Amino acid sequence: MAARDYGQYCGITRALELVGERWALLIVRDLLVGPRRYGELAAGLPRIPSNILAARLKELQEAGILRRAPRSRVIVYELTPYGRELEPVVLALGAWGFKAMGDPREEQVLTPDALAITLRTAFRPQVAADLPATAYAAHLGPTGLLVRVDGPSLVVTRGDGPADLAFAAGPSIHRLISGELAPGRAIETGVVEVLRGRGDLLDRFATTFHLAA
Amino acid sequence: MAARDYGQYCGITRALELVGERWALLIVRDLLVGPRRYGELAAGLPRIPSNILAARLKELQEAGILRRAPRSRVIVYELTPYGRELEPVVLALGAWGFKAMGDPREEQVLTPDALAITLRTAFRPQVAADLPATAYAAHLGPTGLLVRVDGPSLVVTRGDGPADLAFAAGPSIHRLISGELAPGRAIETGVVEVLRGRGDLLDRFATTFHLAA
DNA sequence: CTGAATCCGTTGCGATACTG
DNA sequence: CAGTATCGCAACGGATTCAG
Repeated sequence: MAARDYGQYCGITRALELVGERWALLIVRDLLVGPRRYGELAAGLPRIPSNILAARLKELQEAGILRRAPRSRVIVYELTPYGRELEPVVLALGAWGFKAMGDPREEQVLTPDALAITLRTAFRPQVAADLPATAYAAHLGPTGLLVRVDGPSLVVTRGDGPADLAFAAGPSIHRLISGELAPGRAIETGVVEVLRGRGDLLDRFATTFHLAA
Repeated sequence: MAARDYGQYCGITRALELVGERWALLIVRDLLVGPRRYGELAAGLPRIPSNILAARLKELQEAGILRRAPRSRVIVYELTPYGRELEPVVLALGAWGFKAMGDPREEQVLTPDALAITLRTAFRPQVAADLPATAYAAHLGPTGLLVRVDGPSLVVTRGDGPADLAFAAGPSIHRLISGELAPGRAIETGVVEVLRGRGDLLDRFATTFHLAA
């Protein structure tokens, strides 16, 4: 089957048998943002060996967590409904690990899909509900993330589009979300570079997305 | 350090670096129920090699997730505050994996600590709030679990004690919690054996602890 | 050019034996 | 009882090659 089993009749062991192998939950993490092609997954997981990626995709498919879907000539991988139910697991892991991230090291990358999930983790619906609807465009190197907040609802997708504030950032955005770095200081120090729109909206961004470190 | 890293600056990768190794989260699972000695952990994880248990304990300790604590001459392992913050992760995994458990196989065991966490996962505080305070004693083979429900609060510990209902059960209790098996049928078919107290309270138990499959 | 399969060196795991 | 030591094996990591 999928993996070596633990010999216990328990939900946690079952879950770990299905998604406990190395890299598996990171594939799920990226697919939670949207369907991805093989190459997109490989790009979002720069250090995964291609044989491992292929093996995981096969295992996750057999476990009913994702499926291969043809999309106008090309194959994309997308989560099944059961796979999407892993979102609380991934968000809980992200919230817990957020506190142990420390400072970014030189060799560490921040991928768009990882940031998308971090934003979902850090999103405070009850805070956002009292703020005006806002669209942010966050750029990480070449790729962009479109972040739409409307009342208590959040949608994060890849790509660009009309936004009230467009900014470029890197791994240090972690310190903005943790509250370690004030929005004003983030712009001054170049951690966040305002590309278009109202830079003062970064304040609202930091209020909307917050996770204690 | 603890483990091979993923090369990403992301909360989820960080979490998986700390607790993503095989067996690690199962050690955390058991310690969430209470402090445990080395031998108790080994007994609760029948298939873990002793060298792996020793290695994981060392890694989890270095990661600040657990600590060795002397308790009147013997050493016990207990979670640190940061380790206890893994509870949402473990419960979310348990809830997700619960749906994929299927029927118990011959070689699969149900340990007291695993059941304790399953009960925490399946606990419905808002339902329990409207029911009288109740103490259950659940026996799995030799060891017992004391389950105290008082309004919306739940405490599950090892051991025996005064209970409104004491019963013996095995892995098939899964079908009671999932609602697949009605409490009356569970007693009739011997899946649950009433040892002491009011057997009709099993109804309340099944209402209090419920997780869809 | 994307989506893998193959080969092979390395590492972590599993089983058992052993020690303070 | 609480670990440590050893060894075979399976999984992982990296590079290369192959197929649609």
